[in-house]
Amino acid sequence: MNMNNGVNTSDAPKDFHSLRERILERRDLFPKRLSQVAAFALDNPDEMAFGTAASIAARAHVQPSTLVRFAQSIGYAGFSDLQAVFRERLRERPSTYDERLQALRSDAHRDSSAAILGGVIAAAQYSVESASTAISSQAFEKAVKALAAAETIFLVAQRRSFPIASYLAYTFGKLKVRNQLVSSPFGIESEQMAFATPRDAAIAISFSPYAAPSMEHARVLSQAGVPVVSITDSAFSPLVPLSKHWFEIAEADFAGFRSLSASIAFALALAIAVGEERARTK
Amino acid sequence: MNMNNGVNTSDAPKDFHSLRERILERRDLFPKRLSQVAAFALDNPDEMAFGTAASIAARAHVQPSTLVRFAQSIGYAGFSDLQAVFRERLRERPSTYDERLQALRSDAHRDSSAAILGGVIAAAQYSVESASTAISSQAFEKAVKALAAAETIFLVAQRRSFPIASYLAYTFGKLKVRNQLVSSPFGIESEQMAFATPRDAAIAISFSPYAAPSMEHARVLSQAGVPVVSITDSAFSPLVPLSKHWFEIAEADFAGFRSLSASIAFALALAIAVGEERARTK
DNA sequence: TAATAATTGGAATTTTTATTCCATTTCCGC
DNA sequence: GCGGAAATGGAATAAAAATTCCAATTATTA
Repeated sequence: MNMNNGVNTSDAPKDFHSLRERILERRDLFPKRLSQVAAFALDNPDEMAFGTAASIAARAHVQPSTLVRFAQSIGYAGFSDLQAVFRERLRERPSTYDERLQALRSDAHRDSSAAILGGVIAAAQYSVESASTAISSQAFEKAVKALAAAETIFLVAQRRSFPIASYLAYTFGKLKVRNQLVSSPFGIESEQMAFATPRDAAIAISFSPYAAPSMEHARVLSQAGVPVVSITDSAFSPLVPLSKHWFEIAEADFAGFRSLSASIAFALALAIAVGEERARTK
Repeated sequence: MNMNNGVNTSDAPKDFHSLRERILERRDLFPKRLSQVAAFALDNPDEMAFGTAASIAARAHVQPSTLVRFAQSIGYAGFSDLQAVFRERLRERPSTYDERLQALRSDAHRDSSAAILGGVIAAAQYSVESASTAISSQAFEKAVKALAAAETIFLVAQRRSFPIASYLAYTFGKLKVRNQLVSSPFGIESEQMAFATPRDAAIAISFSPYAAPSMEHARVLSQAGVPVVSITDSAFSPLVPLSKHWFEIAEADFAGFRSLSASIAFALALAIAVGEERARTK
């Protein structure tokens, strides 16, 4: 590949995303060593940002001059300009959710679908990050012990929370933890719950606006002496007074839509931990 | 302040956190220009990481040599060593998933439930972050347009992917987008799909190991001329050849369990974008 | 207020780092 | 397998950056 292979300096990508796409679309046009650099660059963007030409070259098993050629083949004047893009990427990473949404709004792709994708993903990232700090390990451990001791775990959820319950049902199933999804197309939920005893346990999931049937199911189980572990979005949730253990998961919203990313991660952790606890104590 | 004011090179802080504390506890001992540098450094850590001695000095209104003196007064050999700490900070920020798991394993809470929670959440964070860079905006826009043009959107998913489909069904419902979850306790999936025409569309979701019924449903729809949008985990997924549009979502795993956090965020974005596109074009 | 020590500015120097250039190798069409 | 073009390695060179050093300034103390 010639240094001036239809590429002039003016069209060098200015931001990381377009650089990435540029590299990907030329993936097969690069000669051997340049492909090597391309792969290394996309796999180790941090290294590209911080390393020196020599250190990066060594780690990518090429010569420093190859890095310069690579940069030039994309349209940059030299390696330094290429590296600047990788540095910008780290610099621009806006820390807070608000800043990121702000950035999306001011962007060129105003009301494009891409903006929605970016916004929802930013909200999800923010939610998961919040969850990582908000949940108390002690509370989690206690809830896990309670659930691990149960004979059958009843799963209560409707509407928006239902995907989480179905995911729990699937995961518990794989872990051989007996469970019962309290939900049926036949309206036999009451009959399903009639088998519950205080030696069982329940996981109830509900977010505002709290679905009436979920509340009703949680109340029935709670009154039957079944310990209830709740996943909800506020300390004032009507689930809280019915619960022995409860967790608040605050999902960020985008344009009024709340993601489930943090809740579903939490649910998975809960299921795995219960499975582990069973394996350990049995 | 003397260059060797009770400070020797060996006790220079190795990580950003202790550097920060060191600077704060000496806040009042620094002479004028060095205080200036201290304040600038803590206020602009990114600048400290990326800038050159000259550029940082200019922005902090001091001489480059002052930066070197500042670094030495804290115990570093020179400015470069100080800067290395600021760079490490950025490098470690979204510390890679592997490192984080490593940290969890070596932690005090070995095989406690809290470690599982931390690990799963780390995996979720990593997955969502990957998704934010991996998905092409153009592909997303195209898929949205295709789905927005459909009369009915068929949703195909089984087992682990089912929660995503049920979430899509719920969200599309709220957005008044007609949809049909191809799944039934009565085994009438074929009959459900019999109504599909090329003016409809489908979303198929399947991750390795690809559930046979999902593949079969996707095949039937595809052969009926229904445009299929797939969400899967590899370019080699059997869904890909059946799809008009496809997206690869790489979920990180923890102890062999894959989260759904990124997929569910993507699904939500897709649903909202389709709703928006409809609102715009109708 | 004079003497001394600490601090600072800025140019000179050294070190590090990127880039260029050219000889050698590899690839490709014939 | 031959000839030319493209690609590569690596040393030589240029550029950039950090560091040092010393004179000038500013604080400190008697």
